[in-house]
Amino acid sequence: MTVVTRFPPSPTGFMHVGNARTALFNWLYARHYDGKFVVRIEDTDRKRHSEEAVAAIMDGLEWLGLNYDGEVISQFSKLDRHTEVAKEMIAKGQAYYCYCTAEELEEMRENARAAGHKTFYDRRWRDADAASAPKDVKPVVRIKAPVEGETMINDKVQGEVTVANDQLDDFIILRSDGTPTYMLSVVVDDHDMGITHVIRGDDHLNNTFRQKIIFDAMGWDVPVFAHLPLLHGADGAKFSKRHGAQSVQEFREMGYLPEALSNYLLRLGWSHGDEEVIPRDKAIEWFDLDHVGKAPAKFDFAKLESLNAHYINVSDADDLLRQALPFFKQRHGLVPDDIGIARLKAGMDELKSRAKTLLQFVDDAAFYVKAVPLSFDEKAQKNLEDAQAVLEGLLSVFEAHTGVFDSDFVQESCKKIADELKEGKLGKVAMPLRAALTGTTVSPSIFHAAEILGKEESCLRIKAALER
RNA sequence: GUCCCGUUCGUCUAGAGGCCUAGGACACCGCCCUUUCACGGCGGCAACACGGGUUCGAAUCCCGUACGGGAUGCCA
Repeated sequence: MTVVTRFPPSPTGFMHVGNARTALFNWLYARHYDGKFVVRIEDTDRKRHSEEAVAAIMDGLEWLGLNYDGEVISQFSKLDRHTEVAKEMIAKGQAYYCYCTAEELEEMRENARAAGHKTFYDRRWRDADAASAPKDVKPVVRIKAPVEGETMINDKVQGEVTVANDQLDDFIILRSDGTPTYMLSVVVDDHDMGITHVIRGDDHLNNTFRQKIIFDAMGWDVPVFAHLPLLHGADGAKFSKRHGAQSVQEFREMGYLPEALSNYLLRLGWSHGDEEVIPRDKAIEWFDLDHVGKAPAKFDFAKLESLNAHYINVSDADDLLRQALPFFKQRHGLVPDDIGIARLKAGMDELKSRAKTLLQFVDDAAFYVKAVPLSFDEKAQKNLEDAQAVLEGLLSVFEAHTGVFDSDFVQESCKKIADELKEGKLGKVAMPLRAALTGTTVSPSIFHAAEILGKEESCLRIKAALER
């Protein structure tokens, strides 16, 4: 049997990282078993439907590299089929019309709570005579849930979970306007689409018992369920905006690589021994449901960042540059030209090993792209003060040089100037040079940076620093 | 309230009755490297929620307590 998993987002907002993790787990499971991964937009509630939200979700999937099989299904488009199933259940006596008003329901809810019951609907229309139905009330359709006994589901993550049937309501499957509810649609679609494995957040665990009633009523095979523990913020509360970021788009804007986010999300709740760095191909090879933990995990940005640093470090130069380009523009108003790109590539190894995020990467790399005159930050200004002699000395040595202008030469020159001016420490020369060439006091090896900038540009920057 | 689920270093986790003096990673601290900041290398700190059982033996099994989370919609 081919494994078919699904990702069923409701288009009500942007793509939450928790959702992204669910998508990732479903995708990995499908890919591991050489099955199919389908996307279904849960848009039965038209009031809460938004095209932008759908676009954001699809964009998030693409960015994360989670390709889907077949067409994206709109649940709303299957409305007729859902209604038809509901009608069939009514005909078979497995569902019925309920004419309760909102007020009546509210009253029942209060009574039930006072009595300490979980369920509240008293099933007053379950066996009522249709003739007694009020003409002015549009009915909903409710399922006839079993009243006695218990229901057990065997969850791949949660194990065997049993619930007493008296804890389950005769829940609504068709609203009074005739539209199907999520509980009905999800079951019909999962069956029609041949979904074999339902991997979702454990906030759905309780729903599973209700959904099983529909599967059973229709005589359909129940898929394998796996309920993943939810994601929490550092304070243990449900992961949300106030924890720093919420949507995958936000993580992208913070300069995280999709590889890093996926790897991090994968390790939240799932493990493969001591493995921490798990590239996509290994993830597909190793992923299973047996090693998913049952406890919710707290999101830790520091760990994500360290994984991000790793993936930046092992990235292909061209690919990294492509992803960093928008940040050059956004943070520094820079669009690297051919010379800039060449310098970035020459300095790539150092740049990559230093950056934890793409933001840091472009900040570190910006000086290669900037044009004279540079602006100097406060600390750089300070290094430039009283450095006239040092810079002039460096300038004349550089200008007089006719050989190869490489990092060894630059370093030798710095040593020479330090000796001449009786500046004991190399830093007394190297730091002003760094300030002059980069406008800051923090950068990769300044000797190597000078080599990359070249003799001409280096001299230009030193002059500009002297004339500032 | 009621029902369901969970609880190993600060965080993510390994752990399927003896391999555990509880392992790894991130964070943190220290040392080394070093022109700066990083990277890197080496070392350190740090956990089985609590109480009862079961067993020769329990982080692992059972029960209870505490704490946390989820559900309890004509939302999904």
